[in-house]
Amino acid sequence: MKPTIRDVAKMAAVSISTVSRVMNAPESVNESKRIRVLEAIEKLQYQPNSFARGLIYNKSFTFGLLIPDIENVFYTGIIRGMQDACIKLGYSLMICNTDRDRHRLLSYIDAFHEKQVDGIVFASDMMFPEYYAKLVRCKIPFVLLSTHSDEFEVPCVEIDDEKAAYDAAKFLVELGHREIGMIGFDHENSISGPPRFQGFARAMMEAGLDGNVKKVKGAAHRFEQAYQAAHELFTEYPGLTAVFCVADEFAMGVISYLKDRNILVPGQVSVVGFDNLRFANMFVPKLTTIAQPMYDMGYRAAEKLHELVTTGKVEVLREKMEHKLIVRESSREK
Amino acid sequence: MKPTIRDVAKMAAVSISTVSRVMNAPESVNESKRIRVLEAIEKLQYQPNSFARGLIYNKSFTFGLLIPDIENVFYTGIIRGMQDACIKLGYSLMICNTDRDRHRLLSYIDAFHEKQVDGIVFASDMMFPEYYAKLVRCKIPFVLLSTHSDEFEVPCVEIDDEKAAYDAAKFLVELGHREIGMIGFDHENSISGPPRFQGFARAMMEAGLDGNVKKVKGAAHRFEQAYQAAHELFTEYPGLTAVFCVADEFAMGVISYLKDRNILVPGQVSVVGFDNLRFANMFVPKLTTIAQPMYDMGYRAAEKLHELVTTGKVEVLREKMEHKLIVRESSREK
DNA sequence: GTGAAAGCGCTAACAG
DNA sequence: CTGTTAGCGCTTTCAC
Repeated sequence: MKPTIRDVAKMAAVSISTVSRVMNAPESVNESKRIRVLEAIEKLQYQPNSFARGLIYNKSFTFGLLIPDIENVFYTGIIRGMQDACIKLGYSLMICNTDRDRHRLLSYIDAFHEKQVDGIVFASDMMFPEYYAKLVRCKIPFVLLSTHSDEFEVPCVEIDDEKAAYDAAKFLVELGHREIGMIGFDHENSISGPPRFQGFARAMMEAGLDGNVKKVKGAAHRFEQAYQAAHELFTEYPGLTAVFCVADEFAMGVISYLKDRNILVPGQVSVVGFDNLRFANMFVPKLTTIAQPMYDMGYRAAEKLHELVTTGKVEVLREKMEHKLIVRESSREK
Repeated sequence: MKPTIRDVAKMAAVSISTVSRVMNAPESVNESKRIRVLEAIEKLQYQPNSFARGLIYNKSFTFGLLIPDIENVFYTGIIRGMQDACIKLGYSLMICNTDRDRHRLLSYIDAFHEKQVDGIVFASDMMFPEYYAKLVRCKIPFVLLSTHSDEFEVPCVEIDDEKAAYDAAKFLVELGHREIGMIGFDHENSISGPPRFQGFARAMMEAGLDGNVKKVKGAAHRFEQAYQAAHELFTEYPGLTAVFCVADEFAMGVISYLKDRNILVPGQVSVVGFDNLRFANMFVPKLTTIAQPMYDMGYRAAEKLHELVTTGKVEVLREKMEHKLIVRESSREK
């Protein structure tokens, strides 16, 4: 059986209140007693029971994180940043992978509620009214990560998706490409999908390439679907010399497809990705891509959540992080 | 303020014990009352306070998972399996990423102790005596995942590393290769490193290729180091026609290096990886590799931990999972 | 300074 | 079946 505060008190021959004070306000305890208590704690390897503490403070010093796909390295970068921030803030982190399943997400919120997490970072796609309502009913503070809500006033940290996509598409234009296509996110359930398409479209129209705006196919998150989307895109528009992809994994799918068709990248077709995953730099060819500061986004989200939890509000509601175009091997002048 | 059992009791006009019974032994409560209670629970969005429960049961229904590198997709597969098992078992999961840092690992154990996790899955490299001692002092049950301990009697689930490496190396021999090298794990801090080397060596000796046993370079977990190791390996042994890598990420590093040297894979050199990460199938060329059942390993580890936690012991101490050679594009007959 | 005692929200005897 | 009550381990008044 684990030692309790009573065991410590007995060993140090003091009352339990004194032991408690040694832990929470040491200066208010007579030195000799304090030393005796400390020794007893050490000898017994005493650890205060966090259940008892939690009961009193009604705080768990734990944050929850909801992510859609833990096998996506994008979220993995976020986790590292968030975990580091949590350590700094004295919080634990509970990570839950929803696998994009509505039921699962809802039941994780229940679990968070039951475990009394102090706040949640929601990085799981769309903030559907159903989720929002549940979070609000549970009275758990939360911030959005890499997504936002148009309907509700929820703090969030994300990048400027429209501008980032614009930068990527414009880069392709400046390389001299005229026939440019795009692999985007399937429309439903995507919050970053529309602005990234907008950015792409804006760059095309500015360059007088209005015809490209329709050369867009959607894919649902994974390599295989992007491979298939590339097939549709190039079947319909065989003249394309460049493709903008809204995810590095999509870029890999496109490049794989082109490889299977014996089309050279970047020799015949340039491909630009999005995210700058660790693998972007390991792929053959190395991916030109828009880098998102995953680590920093996770870190900031935790800080923001902490701000929200401790002060009840946040300084800035929607926080924008910087993206950056990284030029590697998958793109080339036309 | 969150509703308590008292609020529910009041709204349903019953005593708190009745509410408690509805939650823990519903059949022992009169149906009409039960329905009233259930309605009150629903209306108030009542969630029992897990601190109070924890105080009584002295259980948190939470498992901890210690992993060395969350950006490694290998661990990510494990997480999915473990999380699914935890859901089935009614447990929550607390994932901590040690980044292979001793201090961090130790402080995570403290956090687990304080949060009263019921058990820990340790997937973080070597089980050093220091870690073992700490876990034992905290009296937290634990199982090892994808590693084991020769010194201590600790339950574990892993694959047969020696046999898996043997299979990979033998496959290369059967393809007709005679000049075969290997990229292994750096010796220190690696538990799967030695057996995988043994397996490689056994396959070589059986084939009368004893000379290859020394054609081995070590790398420390990541792509860049494998790239560098490939450089050393091929500088020293330019005649190699095949390389066995103990990780898919290493295989990618090797292939990248060969690409930069204009050496074709699998045209001139065959490369076999290990793990069968999601990316093995996305790489160009797709990787021939030894598949580890990541998901199942995570799942089994959670079940095993549950067995240990609930019964105090495990049926089989060291559980072996099946590996499988998967032939794709990165290997070819000599 | 220090101890006694009242809870935090819940479960589990124990009566009725 | 159902309500009353005694704690689980800790913090925090409140007296002394």
